[in-house]
Amino acid sequence: MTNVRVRFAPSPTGGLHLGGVRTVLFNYLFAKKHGGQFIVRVEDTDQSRFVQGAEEYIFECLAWCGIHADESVISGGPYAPYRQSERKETYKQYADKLIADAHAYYAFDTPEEIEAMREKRKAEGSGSLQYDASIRMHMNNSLRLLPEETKALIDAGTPYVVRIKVPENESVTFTDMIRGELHFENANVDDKVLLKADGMPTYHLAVVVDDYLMKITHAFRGEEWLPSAPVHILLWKYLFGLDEMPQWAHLPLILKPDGNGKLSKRDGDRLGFPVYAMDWTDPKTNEVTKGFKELGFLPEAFLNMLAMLGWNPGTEQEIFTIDELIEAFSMERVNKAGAKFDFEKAKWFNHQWIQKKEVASYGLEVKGLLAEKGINVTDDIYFGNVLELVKGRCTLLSDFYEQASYFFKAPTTWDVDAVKPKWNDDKNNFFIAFIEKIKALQNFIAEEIEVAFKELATEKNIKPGELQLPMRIMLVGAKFGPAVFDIASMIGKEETISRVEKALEVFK
RNA sequence: GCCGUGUUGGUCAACCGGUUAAGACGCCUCCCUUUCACGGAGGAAUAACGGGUUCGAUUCCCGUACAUGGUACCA
Repeated sequence: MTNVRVRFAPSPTGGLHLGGVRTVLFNYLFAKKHGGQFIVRVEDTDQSRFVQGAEEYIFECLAWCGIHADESVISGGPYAPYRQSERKETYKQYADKLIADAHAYYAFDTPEEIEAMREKRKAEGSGSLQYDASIRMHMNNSLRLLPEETKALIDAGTPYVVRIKVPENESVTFTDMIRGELHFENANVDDKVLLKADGMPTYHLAVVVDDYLMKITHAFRGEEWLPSAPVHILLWKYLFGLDEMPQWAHLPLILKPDGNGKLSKRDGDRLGFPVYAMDWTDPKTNEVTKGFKELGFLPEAFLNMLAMLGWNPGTEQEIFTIDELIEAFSMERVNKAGAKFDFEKAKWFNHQWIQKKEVASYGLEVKGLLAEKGINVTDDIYFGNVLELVKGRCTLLSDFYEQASYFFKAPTTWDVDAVKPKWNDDKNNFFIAFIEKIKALQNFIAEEIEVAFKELATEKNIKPGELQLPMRIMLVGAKFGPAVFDIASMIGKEETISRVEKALEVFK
C-alpha cells in the first residue's frame, strides 16, 4: 500500500471516449484511495497518427471531470518528459541492452517479405501466422545472419526494426488483479517489434520502460491489452526484474448497446448519443463529434455512470460523489465481462445529479445555455428560484431551456387546441374577474393565488380543475411545467395579469 | 484459421455449494397530479447448452456453443 503510483497514458489520435475516461477514472480512484500519485503520460509514438490539439483536448476533458494529476507529474519533476516522442533516446538505450543480452535482435525483413512468409505459412496450412521461434531462423535478421553481415547491413543504412526474442518452450505466468492468475505459452506469443524503423519505440517497449522509470506500481488498462501482456512481462524480466514489475489489472471493455463489439465513435453518431467526454473537432475534416458535456451532462453524473459500468460496490448504493467512489473503490470488485453501454441509464444518473447538486453549482452553465437562445438572466436570486422549481423535470442541463424559458419570456404561441374546444364565455368572464381579484392580493404567493382562484371558481360555479389548464396555457403556452400557482407567483402579479389578458385575446 | 478473455432478466448487476436468485435502468398497471414530470405502490422478465465432482450446483471442473479482444514497424 506504500507509494502507489498509477498512470493514464492516452494516445493523442483525437477524441477521448468512454472507455478512455473510465480507465483514467479507475486509475485515479485507486491512486487517491491509497494516497498515491496519479501520472498522465502521453503515448505519441506513432507520429503519423498524431492529431493536432488532441493532447490539449484530453487535458480539458480531464479538467472538466475534475481529475487532476499533480502538476509536477504532467509537466515537470524528476520523471519528465512525459511525452514519448521526447523520450526516444531512452528507449533506444534499452533496446540496445536487450540486443546485447541476446533478448532481442535486428530484423531487416521488408513488409513484403513478412507478408510473403505469412502467405506461405497459410498455404502450408499452418495455424500460426506469427513471426516467432518457429520461423525466425528463416527470416532476414541478426539471429540468422553472421555478425559481420548484420553490421554491414546496418552500416549500409538498411532499415531495420528490433524484435524481442521470445524464448521457446517456456511460458509466462502473472497475476491480474481482476482476473487472477493468467498463463500464456510462449509458443503463442510472437517476436513483437520493439523499436520501429524510424527509431521510435512501439507501445510494448515504451510502457515497460516508462513504467519502470516513472516507478509505476499499478498498471491498469483495457482488456484489449491482455494478449500482449506476456511480451511486457518478458520485457520486465529481461530489463528490470519481475520484482520491480507493477501489478496489472485489465479492465473489461465497454460494448455497443445494440449489436456486437467495442463501443466506437460511429455508434454514437448512429444511435444518437455521445461517446466522447467533450465535443471534439477533427482538425483535418472539421467534423464535430458530440460530447457528454455539451449535451448537458454534469461531470459528477458522467463519472458516476462510468464508475458503475464494470464496477459496483456490492451494496445497493448507486449515486456516489467522487469522494465516496474513492472510499468505496476496489479493483477486486471490477467485473471481468464487458458491459454494454446504456444511454438511458446514463441520463438517469444525470437526472439524479441535477437533483442532488446545488442549483448554484450549475447555474452559470444553464445561464449560458439560456443566453445562447436569447434569454439574458439579470436577477440571480430569481434565477435560482426558477431552477429550484423546475429542476425535477430536467434530465439534461439543456432541458432547462424548455423548462425555464417562460419564466423570463411571455409565451408567443399557445396550445390553443388544448383550450379552444372547451372555451366559453363563462370561462372568459372568470378570468376577467380573476384579474381584478388578484389585483387586490397583498401577498402574491402561490397559496393565496390558489385560494383566490378557487373561491372565484366556486362563486362562478365552475370546477377549478377546468380552469387550471387554460390558466397554464396562458402562463406557459403549453401543457407542462410546475403547479400553475407556483408559476404565477414566480413571474409576479404584473406579468401574470399581462399574460392572462394577452391570452384572453388569443382565445376569443 | 490460431491464441486469449468472458457468458445471471432487454440493459447494468448482487448472491463467491443449500436463497422465494437482491437492487437499478427500461417496460407495464395503479396512486398522486384535471399539465408535463418527480414521487409512491405493484407487475412482467434472468442463471447459454451438455457432461462431470458433490448429499446438494447459478456457484467448482471439463467440453460445446455464443460473444468479445488480439493476431500490425496502431495504441
